[in-house]
Amino acid sequence: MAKELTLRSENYSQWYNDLVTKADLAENSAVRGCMVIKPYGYAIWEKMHDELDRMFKETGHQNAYFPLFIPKSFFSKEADHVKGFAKECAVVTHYRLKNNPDGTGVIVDPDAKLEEELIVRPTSETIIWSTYKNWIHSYRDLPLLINQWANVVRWEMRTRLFLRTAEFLWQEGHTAHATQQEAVEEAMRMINIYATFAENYMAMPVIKGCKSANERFAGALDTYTIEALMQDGKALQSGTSHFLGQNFAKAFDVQFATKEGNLEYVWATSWGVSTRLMGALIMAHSDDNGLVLPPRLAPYQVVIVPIYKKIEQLALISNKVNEIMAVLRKRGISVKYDDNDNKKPGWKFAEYELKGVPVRLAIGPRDLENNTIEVARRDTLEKSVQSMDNIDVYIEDLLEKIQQGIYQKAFDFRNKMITKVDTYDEFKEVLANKGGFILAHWDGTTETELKIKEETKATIRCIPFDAPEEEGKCMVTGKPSKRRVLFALAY
RNA sequence: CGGGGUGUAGCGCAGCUCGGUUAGCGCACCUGCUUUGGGAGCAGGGGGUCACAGGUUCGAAUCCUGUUACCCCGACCA
Repeated sequence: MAKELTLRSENYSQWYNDLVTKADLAENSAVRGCMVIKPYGYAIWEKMHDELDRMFKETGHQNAYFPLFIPKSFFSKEADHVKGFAKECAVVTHYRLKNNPDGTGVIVDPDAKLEEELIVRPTSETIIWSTYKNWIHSYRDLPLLINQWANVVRWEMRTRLFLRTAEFLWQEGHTAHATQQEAVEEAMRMINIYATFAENYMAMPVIKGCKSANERFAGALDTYTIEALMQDGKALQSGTSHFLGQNFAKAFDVQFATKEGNLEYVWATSWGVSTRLMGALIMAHSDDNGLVLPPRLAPYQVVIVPIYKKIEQLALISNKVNEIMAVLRKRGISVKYDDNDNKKPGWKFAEYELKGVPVRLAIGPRDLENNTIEVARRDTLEKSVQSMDNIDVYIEDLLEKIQQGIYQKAFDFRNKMITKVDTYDEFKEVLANKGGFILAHWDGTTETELKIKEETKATIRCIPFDAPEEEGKCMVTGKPSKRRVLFALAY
């Protein structure tokens, strides 16, 4: 019996099951917003990690690691930054436990109070910039291009699995440059890398653009973003890159001697993507049969299911399967052979569809006789019988077709869900009935942006880089506008 | 912190309105036989302080009071 899945956001959790589970840590509600990443989910994250890491290194970045704990005083140095994060910080106040005198478990030892509290990092700008002060003295030390893979904690009032968990894994790049231009170029380079990754690996089209002043990162002068559209018509911010100007250099007193012998503050960027990308991947492609994973990120690209009546037949099939696996692996295709005798073929078919494995091969006695194999692709659910000859070439080609097919489907959907509107009434109508991205004119003020948000819950996702200049009037105030900006309901 | 909802077996739930044998079902688990090209069938079996505390009653999963936990919707949020 097929599991009944319906493509609505509240049911996405049914697909999460193989990937993650909510933290179930006794009665402690303090960790309720955390998630446990299961092996299959972690394997997807590792794939993302590896590809991104390669792209970072190819553009000259290095990895490093900074402490989890940040002294409270570091946070008071950049005013906007602390304002943005103060309300969601976990704070360490003590360093020791002791037995409860009344014999019931343990208590926090009141004598072990820290002189200065430690903040569990919500992001690492402060501790990294306080370190950079010691690393940067001369123009010869620049640019400094460092990335960190880490976990961070943000004590959100309300969490959502994948999209806003209290603790999450991410990478955060923090770079320092001699000139403003270099820093802006770096921020732009990284948002382009994110966009390339989203489109080429996640098979998820994104729109690149600038955040409005209101949606900007705390402490940044400019925030670039990639915005993706989920199948329920809501937008998901999938990655951001920030031009930080000299704010952090000034706050942490990071100056360098120029060639000419002057002292100047360095220019900074930071950029990051998180396990939220896994949520994006799920919500962008899944269907009612479960996950649909793009071949380039699938933990295994091919699964082989043997079909047999007697255990002796399995041995014959396994011999053939070993041959197939060898040629597939020679081409760099990851393949899993599920010869578990405790599950029936039908069960396995449904299971691997739920897991989103791109290609399934089924092989039984009939195939051995005919030198054929059944090939099923996950994205279209099509099945066909192929000759065993050159099956590796066929599969390699098919995986590429699936990768493209998934992207094309998401791309067509996304384009269908972009609507241009000229009046506020039209805007509200589209928002209520169709959803998706809406391109409209806006007068550029935070005031109008907030009014729209309050009245419709829609926010400006970005001012697209490729938005053509055109004369227009703000749909709310009628004031002049030079280009359309991208609105949507967002996660 | 407001507004709703739910706590019954590992998971998902019914039973509660209107109290009454030994608390039930599906999945999962264990045993046996038959099965295996789309989530197998039959037979048997194990597993529950009905969230917690107090009260009403001859009798409480069921009614009353309190507590607690979780979920959803808001406020919050790169």
